[in-house]
Amino acid sequence: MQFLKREKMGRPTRWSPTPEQLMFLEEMYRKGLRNPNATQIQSITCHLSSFGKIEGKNVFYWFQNHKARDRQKLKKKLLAQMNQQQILAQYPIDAHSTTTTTTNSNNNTLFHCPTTDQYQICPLTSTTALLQEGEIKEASSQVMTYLYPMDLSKPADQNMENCMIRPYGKDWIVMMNINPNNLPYCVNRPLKTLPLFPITTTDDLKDQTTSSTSLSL
Amino acid sequence: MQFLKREKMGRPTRWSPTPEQLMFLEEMYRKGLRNPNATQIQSITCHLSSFGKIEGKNVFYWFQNHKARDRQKLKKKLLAQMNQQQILAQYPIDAHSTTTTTTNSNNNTLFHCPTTDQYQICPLTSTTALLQEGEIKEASSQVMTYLYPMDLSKPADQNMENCMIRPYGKDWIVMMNINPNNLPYCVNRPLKTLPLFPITTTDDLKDQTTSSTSLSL
DNA sequence: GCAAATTAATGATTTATTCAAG
DNA sequence: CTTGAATAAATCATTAATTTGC
Repeated sequence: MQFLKREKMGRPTRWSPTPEQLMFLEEMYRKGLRNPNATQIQSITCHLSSFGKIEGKNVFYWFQNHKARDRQKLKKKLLAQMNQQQILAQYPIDAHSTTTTTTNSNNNTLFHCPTTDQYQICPLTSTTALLQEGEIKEASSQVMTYLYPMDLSKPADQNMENCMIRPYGKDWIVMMNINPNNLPYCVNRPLKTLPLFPITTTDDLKDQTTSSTSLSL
Repeated sequence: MQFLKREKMGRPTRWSPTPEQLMFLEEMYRKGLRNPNATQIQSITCHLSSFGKIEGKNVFYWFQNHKARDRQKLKKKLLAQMNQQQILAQYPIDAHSTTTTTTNSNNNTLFHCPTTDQYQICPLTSTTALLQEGEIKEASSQVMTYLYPMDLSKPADQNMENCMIRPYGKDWIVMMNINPNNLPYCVNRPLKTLPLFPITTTDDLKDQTTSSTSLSL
């Protein structure tokens, strides 16, 4: 009954994550997941389907969008800092993989490394410089903490032992819906893929939460 | 045996279209297909699988890339023309959907309309002007012919009558490969989806071929 | 309070850019 | 050098927040 309201006469509506789904996705993201492969998407989808209707593409899009908007928010913030006052950073630049740079009036440049997906604030001319003390340093280091969430770099196979489906690179096949109204609800039963992503939070992770939270003030 | 050479010890190699596959894809493209939906991709994939290994994503990527590179080739050519001599065009501009413009030293501007995916050469200041005679006009009209291939706007359902799978908007589900080595060969049998895209060429279409061919010289 | 009207978030597509196989 | 593959950026479109006038 309540579903009918949402669907509005059979027309497809866009997916809207339930609080549980959102919480789980954000947990995955916070742990460092950025570009989930097909297997991971499938597992996540199956898991989250027990909380409500969801498709693989929803998970896929969620990570795409979340990463992109996280990044643009962060970049905006860093640029604002740079424009507010002079920051001298000490982070070396990976010349090979750096592509996008933005320079402000103080000759500070915001580098973006696409391979590691990290930002680096650097003065334009010198490659090494002193790091300024005080508030800016704190904020800056917080940012850096946030920018290196890492982990999850372990091959997906490690976590997928008890999954029926063997991971195989990033191979996808694109399929259409067979059953329009009742999508990949994943049989609506508790799945054995459920424990693949333990949500146990370590102290280390808690710290990251704190920094990222204080950053977003 | 010959497959083993291609696969090089089980490692996946990238898809390479067979001449038949390529011909068919180009035919579809020439007829105006640009963003095939899931159903269309599936049909095309099934059809082409009788000529060799192919996946839905291959078809998907092929159209993405072909459109993009076709466009950039065309744009490059048009810009070169504009820079070579002055062109006065008479095509009105859709102010709402126009986004990208490129202007040369002669104050001619190349507009790109993303919704209709068309290019328009226009002088910067005046909205209407005389169309110059001669070679440029010919080339220009050829381009325009090429840019309005149209058709295919009929709803996909029309062509999908005898297809087992009902089209449903643009809904996708993203699946992973279960069987890495033997992908969606689509059962390797002649399929009834085969006649969905008749390759019968009308005189009208032949004309388009001529213009686009002469354009790409 | 409450619903119409705006605005902000964010899900979904498309396009551009980049990487790398052949 | 061409082009298949993958990712990132830009854009479109719908939903949720919120503002506003009554």
